Amino acid sequence: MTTLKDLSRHLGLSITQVSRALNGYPDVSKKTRDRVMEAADLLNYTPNIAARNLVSGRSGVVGFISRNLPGIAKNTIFFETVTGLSEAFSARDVQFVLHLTPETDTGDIIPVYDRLFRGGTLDGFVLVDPLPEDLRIQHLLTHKVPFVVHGRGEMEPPYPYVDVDNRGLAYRMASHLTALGHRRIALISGPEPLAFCRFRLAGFRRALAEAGLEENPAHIRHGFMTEALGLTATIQMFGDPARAPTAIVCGNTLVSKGVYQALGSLSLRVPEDVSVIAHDDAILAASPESFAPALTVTRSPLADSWAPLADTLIGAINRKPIGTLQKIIPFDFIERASTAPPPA
Amino acid sequence: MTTLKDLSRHLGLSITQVSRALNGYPDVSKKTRDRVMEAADLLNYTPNIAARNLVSGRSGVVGFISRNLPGIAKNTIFFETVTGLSEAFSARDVQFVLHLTPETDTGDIIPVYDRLFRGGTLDGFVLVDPLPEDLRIQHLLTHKVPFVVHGRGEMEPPYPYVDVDNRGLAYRMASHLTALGHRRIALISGPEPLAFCRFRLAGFRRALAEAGLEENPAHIRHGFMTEALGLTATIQMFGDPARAPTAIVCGNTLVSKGVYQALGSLSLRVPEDVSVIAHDDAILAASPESFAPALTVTRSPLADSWAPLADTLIGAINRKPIGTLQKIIPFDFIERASTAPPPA
DNA sequence: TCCAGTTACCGAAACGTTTCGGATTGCTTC
DNA sequence: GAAGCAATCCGAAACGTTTCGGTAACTGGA
Repeated sequence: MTTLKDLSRHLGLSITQVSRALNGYPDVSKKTRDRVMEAADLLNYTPNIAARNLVSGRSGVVGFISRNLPGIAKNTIFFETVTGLSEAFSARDVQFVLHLTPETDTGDIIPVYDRLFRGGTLDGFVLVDPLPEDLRIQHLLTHKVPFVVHGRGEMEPPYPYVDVDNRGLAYRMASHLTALGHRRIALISGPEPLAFCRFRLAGFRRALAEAGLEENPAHIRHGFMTEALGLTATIQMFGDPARAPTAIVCGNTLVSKGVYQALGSLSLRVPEDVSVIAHDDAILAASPESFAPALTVTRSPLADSWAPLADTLIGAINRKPIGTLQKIIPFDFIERASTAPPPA
Repeated sequence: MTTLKDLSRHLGLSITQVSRALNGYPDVSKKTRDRVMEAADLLNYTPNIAARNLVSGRSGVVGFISRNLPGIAKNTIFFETVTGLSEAFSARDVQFVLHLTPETDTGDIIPVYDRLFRGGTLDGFVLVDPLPEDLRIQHLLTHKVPFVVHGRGEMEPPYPYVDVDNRGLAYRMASHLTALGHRRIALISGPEPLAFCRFRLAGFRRALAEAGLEENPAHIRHGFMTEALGLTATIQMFGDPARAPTAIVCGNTLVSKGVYQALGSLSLRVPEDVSVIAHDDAILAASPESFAPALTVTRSPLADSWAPLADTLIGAINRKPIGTLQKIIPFDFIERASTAPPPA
């Protein structure tokens, strides 16, 4: 291992000046900078990061903490998140560690964050799936630990986050349907306590309210967004055909796949009898083009979040002002063949 | 952040003695050790790992490097590996970082290992899916970088590995069939260049040779171990019924699922017409009990490898002798209903 | 000639820990 | 009363980097 001392001896310069040359300080002449660079290259110099960490008080490592739940290996979204973040941080020369606690460990997860932050093992954290009042967020905020949240909880006090525009896309989907003349619109969304569902529900409600429509609780369903949810929810909503919806807003394309199946088995046509619209996060197997008829969607690839998340966390670690650390990922609206005016 | 200096001041002891008390050195009296522990607890002391790393020359971080290939999110085995290793290392207070290079980056992967090891970013690596002559292994060996391999390549010179007993289990499966009287036995295994397939093939061959059987190249198939492989390979092997096998050894249970399907569509019964046997790594959706008839298997859960892999890598980092760093995971043989003597 | 300003450089401290070599005490033993 | 020995303790160096506060040499203007 070559060190700065080796380089300085080899060049007849002080350690200080070599360090400053390598780090691009202005008070180094062009000539010596070139000499230093060349020598560093020749002697194969790599800065020792432990030493750098010691003086900077940073570790250059960020973490993602989760419990190792049984089904975790089948959770494609989780995996996509891990690989996406991993690649994004690698590209920024930050180490990304996945910290899984055993599923048998039923204790509180907050001490894990504490233990890893104190002593400087980790510089910050990525959190996903926040609850509206998330204890982890409360805790990290009060202890001034840098973090970034994928998706938002309640917003007071403000904290760093990156989120798809959940309120906006739900509003867009629902208002597209109201504009077509629908008056009974259903929503099949994700697990109720999660913040992103709250936001989507809020956007959905605003569109209904603006169109002067009453909300029907029987037409709102929450649950894990799978094909099965779409299928069972649809079947149930059409139990009483007189009160059944004429349009369905789906949390993702997988849900709408189940909806298509249910409608097919009820001999109802899309879009003549029922319009279907979904949000496409471009991550699941169910691609909206593959539907017959092709699915109208709002589109916002989850994969667009990884780079902003990495940048935001790095910003939070460097104590950038909060204003620069809150990002909303925009969405596209893509009208295809699954939406039409309601039957007469 | 409380430091050793704070503690020593608070206790009226030297930094040295506090450090030694905390680290369990023998030349500290019981009384002061207790006092130190209590104070450390009181002042919420956590050692600064950057400082510790600087003096120890370690980083406490190990890595797993892979290219972020398109299908990676659907690769359950990869994901199971990542989560399993992550949990195993977390439990040992070692940081585990997943390092994914962009799929667009087509360059050689070896410099990535170099860059991360030099400068002390990472202490060692976990490698999976070794080739028989693996360049990564060659390179890490010559540069004395600690690593552990899951599965083995060629064994000279020896290096640290953890592996299921591939040769043994293939031998066990095949010799079970020869003992039953089968004389035409097929093998449907994994990608040919991978080391584990070579070992399985060797075990398979030995069993055949011991039974005095000729090997039929048409009865040996390699490929990605999916249902589709089992299905197509079986259909092809039964193209000429006179030369068709009477028993099939499958690389995993997913393959045997395809084999069952093919045999069903050929109106052949298991085990009366054809015996089927597989290796069960207890990781895929296809559980051997769920087969009809239930599948005879050798069983060796992949999940049993994570803890030994972590221990072995940590041993390699601590320069333990090579003899303690090579582990073979044993397997069980579970006879169920899918194997019987060949038809008369 | 003197002074101020710029440019290029350097010494030393600091980050928090581990560890080497030695120092101090109190007790036994001859 | 000195020597030997174990039990405790401590000072200081070391790990490799960044950075603060300075110094020296040179420039140009008055």
